[in-house]
Parts: sequence; C-alpha cells; structure tokens
Amino acid sequence: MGRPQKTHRASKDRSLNTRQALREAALELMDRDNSFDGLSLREITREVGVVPTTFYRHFSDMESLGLELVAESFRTLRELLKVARQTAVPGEKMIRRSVETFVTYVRAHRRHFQFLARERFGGVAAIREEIRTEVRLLQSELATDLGRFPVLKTWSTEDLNMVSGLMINAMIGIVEQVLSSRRRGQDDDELIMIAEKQLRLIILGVPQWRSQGD
Amino acid sequence: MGRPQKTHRASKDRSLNTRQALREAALELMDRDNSFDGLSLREITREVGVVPTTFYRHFSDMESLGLELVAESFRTLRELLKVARQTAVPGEKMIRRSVETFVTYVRAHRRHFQFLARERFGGVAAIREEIRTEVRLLQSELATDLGRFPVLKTWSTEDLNMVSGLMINAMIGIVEQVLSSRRRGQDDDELIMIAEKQLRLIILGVPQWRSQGD
DNA sequence: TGTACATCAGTGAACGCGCGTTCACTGATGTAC
DNA sequence: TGTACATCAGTGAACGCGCGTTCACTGATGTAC
Repeated sequence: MGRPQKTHRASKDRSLNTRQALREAALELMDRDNSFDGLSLREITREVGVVPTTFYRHFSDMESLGLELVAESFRTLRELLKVARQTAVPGEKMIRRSVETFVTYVRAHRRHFQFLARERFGGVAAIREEIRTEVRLLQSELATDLGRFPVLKTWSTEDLNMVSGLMINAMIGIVEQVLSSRRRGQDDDELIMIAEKQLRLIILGVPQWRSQGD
Repeated sequence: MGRPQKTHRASKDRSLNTRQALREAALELMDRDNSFDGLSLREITREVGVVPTTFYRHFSDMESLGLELVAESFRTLRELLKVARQTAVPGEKMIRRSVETFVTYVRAHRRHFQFLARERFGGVAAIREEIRTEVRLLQSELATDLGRFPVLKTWSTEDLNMVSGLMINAMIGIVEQVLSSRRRGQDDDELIMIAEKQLRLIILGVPQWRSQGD
C-alpha cells in the first residue's frame, strides 16, 4: 500500500497517446475536407497508423469520439476566455486588444474552432445539441461579465443575454471569416478592424437603450 | 416552323418532376438526420422510388445536385427579401414586423434555411464557397438598402457593410434558434422579441457613430 | 530476485452490406414526311 | 391519318470497393507473493 499506485503505467501511456492521436486524426481529416458525419472510422485509424479494431479500445463508436472533440474544443475556447477576463481592463483600447487576441487565438487553434463551427449545425444530432448547450452556457457567462460594467448594472438578465447573444453572433461571424481565409497578415488586419467596429457599434447603442424604453 | 415548339413535351415534364423529387428527397433526408456530405446517392433515389442509375439522367454527381440546392435555397431567401423591401415602410413598427415576417418565413421554408445554415460551414468545399459568395452578395445588397436611410446617407461603403454584416449575423443566429426548436407559438414570440431588441440596439448605436469618430 | 498470472492495447482475418458507377436494355413520346 | 425513326427517362444486372463490426490472437507490461 506504501508503494506508488502506478498500475499499468506504460500501458496507459500508450493508450492515452493513441486515444489522443485518434482525436487529432479526426480533426486533421475534417480540416482536409469532410464534415464529421462524412468521416469513416477506418479513415481515422488509417491516418493514425493502427488497425481499425484498435478504435474500439478507446471509443465505443464515432459519436463518442465526436462528443469528446466537443469537450476538447470548448476547453480550448474557455482557456481563451479565461485569459481575456484576466487581462481585459476597461479602457480606450480594450475592444481592439480583445479582438486581436481572439483572431490570433482562432488562427492558432483553427481545427477546434472549425470543428465547432461546422458541427454546430452539423449532421450528428447528439454533437449538435451538446455544442448548443455549451454555447448557451457561454452566452450567459458573458452576460454575467457584462453586468459588471457600470452602464449595464441596471439591466435585466434578459437584456444582458440579448446583448451577449449579439456579441457572440458577431464573434461567430469573425470565426467564419478567419476560417475561410487561410492567409494571415493583411486579411486579419481588415477582419480585426471590422470586428472592432461592430463591437463598438453595439456598445454605442447601450447607453441609449433605457432612455428609449422597450 | 409555324408549329408549336413543344419538343418532347411529356418527356420533359416527367424529367422535371423527377429532378425536383431528387432535390426534395435530399432536403428531406438532411432534415431527418444527415449533413449533405453524409448523404448517399442511393439513399436519395430510394427515397424518390427510382433506380440509382436514374440519378445520372439529371445530375452528373452529388456535388452538382448540392449546388442546385444552394441556388434553389437562395431563390427562396431572395423572395423574402423582395417582399420585405416592398412592404417595409420606415416607422415605429417596421423592425417588429420585419422580424415577424422573417421568423414565419424561416418556419415555412425550414429545409432550405437548414440546408444553407448547415452547409455554410459544411464538408463539401464547392458548396461552402458558393454559399459564402451568395451571403457576401446579400450583405452588400443590404448595405445599399441601408445607405438610403437618412441617418446612414453619409456613411462610407465599408461602414455600411460593417453594419449589414452585423445584422446578417444576428439574423443567422435567429435562423439557428428557429431551426433548433420545432415548436411554434410561444417559442417564436420570445425569439421575435429578442431579435427585435438586438436590431434596435444596433440601430440605436448608429446616430452615435460619427460623433465618436474612428 | 524470480516466477506465475492478469491486464489490455494493438493485431489480422473474416463477415455481410451499401456504396458509386458501368452497361446494354426498354418503352413511352415526339418528329418527319 | 399512318408509319418509320429519334429521343431520352427510367431499368436492372453487375462490378469492385471501403465500410463497421466480430472474433480469437499476441505480446508487452504490471502485480502478487
């Protein structure tokens, strides 16, 4: 009992590597052409360099691999938001810097973002629903964050959700554009500028809101 | 030569019907579960009740059927916009009524909108690109429309595009929500209310824009 | 330290199946004269 | 009006292929004692 509990250590390491390799192969193949729905189990194992039956050592079927990719992709996205929350200090350049960080991050993790974008409306119901649940969660988290800003302190939860929904839709639009142009540099500069303007336009409307009633 | 030019009339009628039936079967099957990428040619002909080879009498391959569905779906969308343009009289209730029309129309043509939403990020590159081209076109048309409003007369083309992009992203978000809830009635009322608020928030920001410079 | 046993990721053959595509055909309809 | 010919949507058999899944296996590693 005093001995280290590293049961099947090496065996588990190998297992973890293959498991991860299967996930990565799926993302890679989806980046090359397919939707998740169009991927085959054999295609994925071929990419990894293992025999098809090995797949079943790690996942019961394709859907369970897909759900794991959803979780993995949202972990990536949440890391971005965590950093954004810590570094975002309200001020002149806050929006600009947030958008820059966002675009750079999407480029750096394009396969995760592409997976989410593609499967949000995609062909596998369980995956689609999981993604939607997570997006809704994200939206209310953003709403909570927004509620801390002085101008928004008096807003109802519903209205805060409405604004955060608008912002998230704008951001999804940005993701689409980042994903559809493979080039970096100049393309991104323009994208960043547009996204910044869109967010600023939304924010300009905010102080006018209540005075107009609803 | 004086005779009516109805060459192969009945033959062509039959052909048109089957062609249309193939398109509709594809939409129906996509509504049931799959992404376009996951559909098979045989599945579609089975649904129509013809032999697989008949498919080739009408389309060279699946991709060409897909591209025809893109065209068909955008024809549907453009009809909505045409009506919207003719009936939209600026005023108190304009936004509300536009959003109501929009949601009702999306419900009535859910399979077309679902196809576009799904394949916009989908697995077939040619289809994805065709959809993006059309969306971009739509965006600049809306920008032109917006430019006719007094408040926006002095805006640059780039900024008008920025606003229309924001609005289109908000509308795509609405489409997603309409598609993901099969119920009508109360759900839609709430959706309509949120969409109306989002558009109104964007519009509230507009008069503030220039005074802030950029 | 040495040995017998348990675990389990990865193997490789085999299965039945639905797939896309080819081919020569059929038969209804339209056209020419 | 009648007949010979052209067109062409739909047929049905056949092909080779990649698919998901099963099964009994191997062999590396860890555990018990």
